[in-house]
Amino acid sequence: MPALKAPIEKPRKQPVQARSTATVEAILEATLQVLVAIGKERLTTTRVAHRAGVSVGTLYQYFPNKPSLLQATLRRHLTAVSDAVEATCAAHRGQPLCDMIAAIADAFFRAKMTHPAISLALYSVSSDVDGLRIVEDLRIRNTQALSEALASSPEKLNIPLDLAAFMLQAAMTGVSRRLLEAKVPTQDHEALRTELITLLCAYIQTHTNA
Amino acid sequence: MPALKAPIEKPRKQPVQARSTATVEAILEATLQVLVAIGKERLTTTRVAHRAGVSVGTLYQYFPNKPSLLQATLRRHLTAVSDAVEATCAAHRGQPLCDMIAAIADAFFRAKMTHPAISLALYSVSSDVDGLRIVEDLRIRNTQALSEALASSPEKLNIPLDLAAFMLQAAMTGVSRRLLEAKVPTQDHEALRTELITLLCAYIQTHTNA
DNA sequence: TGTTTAGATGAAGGAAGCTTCAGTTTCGGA
DNA sequence: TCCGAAACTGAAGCTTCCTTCATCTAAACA
Repeated sequence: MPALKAPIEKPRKQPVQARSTATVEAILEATLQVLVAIGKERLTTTRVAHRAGVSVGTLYQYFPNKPSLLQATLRRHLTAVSDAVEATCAAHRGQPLCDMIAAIADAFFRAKMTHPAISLALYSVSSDVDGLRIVEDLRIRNTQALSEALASSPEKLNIPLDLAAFMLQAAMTGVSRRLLEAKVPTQDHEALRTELITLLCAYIQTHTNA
Repeated sequence: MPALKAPIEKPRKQPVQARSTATVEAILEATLQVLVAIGKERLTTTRVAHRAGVSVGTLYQYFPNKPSLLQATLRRHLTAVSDAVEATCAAHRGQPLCDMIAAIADAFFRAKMTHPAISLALYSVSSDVDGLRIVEDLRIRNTQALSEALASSPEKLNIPLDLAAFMLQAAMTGVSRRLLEAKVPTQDHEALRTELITLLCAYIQTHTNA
């Protein structure tokens, strides 16, 4: 990985025709595949292009450099996770806290665990200085949505909502990440998902005024 | 970062004289400093050597390649954190669960948060394929110690101890990592540390047979 | 059908930085 | 004091791979 002084996302050609839209899509998909297959360290732009069935030159028409390619791939994946969580937050407004949290944790867990290898491979990308920015942006939006969901519940919390949201999200990501990094077999995921919900609900209930 | 096919830790010269022991120490320290200052992407072996006040050649007498250097640095730091946690586990055997957990969380938190920049910088190293091995090794040992501590308490849990230990550790690392990555100001750490303990105790108490 | 624009190609330039090794200096013991 | 071993040096070789650009092909449109 080269260093990055200049802004990462220099403007490049935007896909106009259907053909090029498909190309961009193929490149992003190929990036993910190569990442999962051989890891960030051995991922080269040539390899990605080859896998996508295009030439390197084509790749560089849509992505100004290698980091921007990885960034875009990361953003695409995280946005999907984020959207799933936000949708669930919106769908469960006004419900009892525990039900709401269970649903949200469930959505998050599902989004992360459906393709463990992908989530795992992307961790190495998100640790980059530039990757962190994306991660943080989305997490902030997510915490926000979670906060609002908590506010909509009839039960009231005796701590700031954003603090509660922060803790809940930190716990969720902590558990899922540990699960992935420890390569816990899929059959055990269900038990851990349940435990996660227990954990979150236990926490939130200690902050509920009876 | 170059790819790594061969085993990472090829044997190299072991320090014999006091002089070289100091050199190795200086190199590891320099690695950490460079890492914090400019990040993994821009860290070069030459730069590290220069910062350590030695030549590159010297560096390569003790570390077979760049990844092994980063690995050693990571291991050194994580071992310290791990040791702190294990010592606390041992010191609080037989105590009530909540006291024990509070002490452990405290030790972990303190170890991680004393030098936020260092912990943060090392995350990028630990995401490497080879870094993950170290992280996992230590976490397993840690979970083990935590498990045993839980077992020593007079209060009994109604779930497997290793499951509880897994969850506790996942939550701890999740919260502290989020704290660091979100660059939460130091003055807010205390409040979050308290919340973390609340979270952990709430969880463990739902699994305590009254 | 001819022209213009979008899209694609891939060999080659070039920069970066890891690693080596032949030579030099320092240390410790006899 | 002297010698062998340990430690240190740093210029340069070498590899890897990112990125460009001159050129070619396909599509849209009049």
